[in-house]
Formats: sequence, structure tokens, C-alpha cells
Amino acid sequence: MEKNTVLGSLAALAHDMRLDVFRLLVKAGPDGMAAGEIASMLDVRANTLSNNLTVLAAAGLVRSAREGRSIRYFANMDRMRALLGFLLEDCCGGRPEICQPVLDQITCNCRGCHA
Amino acid sequence: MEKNTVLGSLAALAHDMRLDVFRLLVKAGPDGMAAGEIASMLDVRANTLSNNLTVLAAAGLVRSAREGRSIRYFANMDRMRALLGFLLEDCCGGRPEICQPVLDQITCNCRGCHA
DNA sequence: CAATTATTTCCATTAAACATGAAATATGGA
DNA sequence: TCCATATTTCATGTTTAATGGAAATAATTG
Repeated sequence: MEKNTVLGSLAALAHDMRLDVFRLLVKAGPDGMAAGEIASMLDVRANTLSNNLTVLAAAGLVRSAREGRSIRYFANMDRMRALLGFLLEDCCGGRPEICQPVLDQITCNCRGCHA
Repeated sequence: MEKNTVLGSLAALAHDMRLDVFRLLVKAGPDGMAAGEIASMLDVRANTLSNNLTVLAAAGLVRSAREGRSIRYFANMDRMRALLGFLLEDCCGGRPEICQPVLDQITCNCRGCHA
């Protein structure tokens, strides 16, 4: 993953509303959510949300698809995975003795995951 | 990890020089690096670097310790681990079927790590 | 085609972040 | 104590990002 891509993803996520939006879309999973649904769920203005969705999309963290009158948004898990991979790579960065403890302690704590 | 803490960490890392600095400190490991070493290694001005080190420190991503005339900086791996944990948690967010593939594909690719 | 709903774009204003030069502080050595 | 080194702090000008109102675009329905 290129550094500028990483910077873009981090900057996109480093924002109160955008982090909420992204987390909501991750939770929504493959079904995604319409812009309007997101707006009412988070109780934010439509145009501000639209701007922030544009930022997230430009960063590659979400994608969109028109569905009738609505536009549905989806979290891009591949990008998320790549971002986490990059950050983890940094953690290790030539020093295996640092890497392993980090990986060992990171686990997924949702129901059903036993990583 | 609290949301504001996460936002602070993301914002701190979402900056060209700061990402470089943090990565350098991660690579340096427990030995850390003096501010001056960082500055000459990355070829940046001392005061700009100092400002950015302050930002990273405020975000909890690095810590510092005076050592004679120099001040030595260290990456805070606990914070990094917590950040990665939070982001991964988001990945899963109530949907185990999304979580596992993400974890499966994230590996440490430095020599010596077999996660 | 007019009306309605969903979302985006445009624009102006405000606020925040950034890099920089210059001055200040702290430490160690002559 | 005086000087050199290492780093930080301060003040400032500039750039960038965020917000929200109003208008525009797109799709559906009557």
C-alpha cells in the first residue's frame, strides 16, 4: 500500500463524523446503507454527510451504488484490510521481537470470532 | 479505547512527516532515537520536527526521555496495539463473517514472524 | 410533465492546522 | 562563568478543512 494512500485513509478516518459513518457501514456489512439512512441514524445534515461520504469515497474506504432514488454506500473491507496490514507492517518494521507481541494481543472480540 | 483517543491517534498519524517519524521510531525499537537523529535522518527542520513530536506525544503515540543534552523519543507500542485493536474491532462490529477473513489475511511479513 | 423525494454541488464563512524565523531554555564542557 | 549544542517555544502568515444555507441534479410517482 502506498504511503499517500495510507495518509489519505488515515486522514479520512481521523474525523468524528466520518469515523462514525465508516463504523456504521462496517456494521451494516454487505447490505450497506442509503445516505439517508445514515443521516437519520447519526442525526446529521444531509449535505455535510454527503461531503464526508465523498471524502471517504475519495480515500477508497467506501463505495457507492445508486438504488432507485437513494444512493447506497458500502464499507470497502479490502481497503480496511490493507490499511491494517500496512500499520502492522510498520509495527514489525525489521524487528520481529516487536511484531509478535503486537499480533498476539490483537484479537477480534466479536461473537463467533476466535482469532 | 475511547473514541476521542482513537481520533487523536489517527489525526496524529495522518500527516506526512509524523507518519515518517513514527515509523522510524517503531523501527528503532526500544532504543528510541534522539530528536536530532530523527531530524537528520529525515532531513527536516528541528523546530518543525519538535512540533510534530509534540503532536505525536500528545496523542500518546510516542514518549520521550531526556538523555544529557538530547531528548530521546520512543514509539509507544501499547498505544499502537490499542489502536489496531480498535480498528479491528470495528471491522468485526457484530458481524463475525466479516471479521475472520480480515484477520486471516493480516499477517506480519517481517523476517521471523509467523503470525 | 409537475410534484416529491434523495442526494449532491456551490459558495461563503469560520476555524484549524502547518511551516517558519527568531528567541528562549536546558545541558554539558572549557 | 562563558560558550556550544540540542531542543523547544513563541508569534505569525499562509494554507487547508469544515460547516451550513441555498440551489441544482436525479429518479420516482401521479
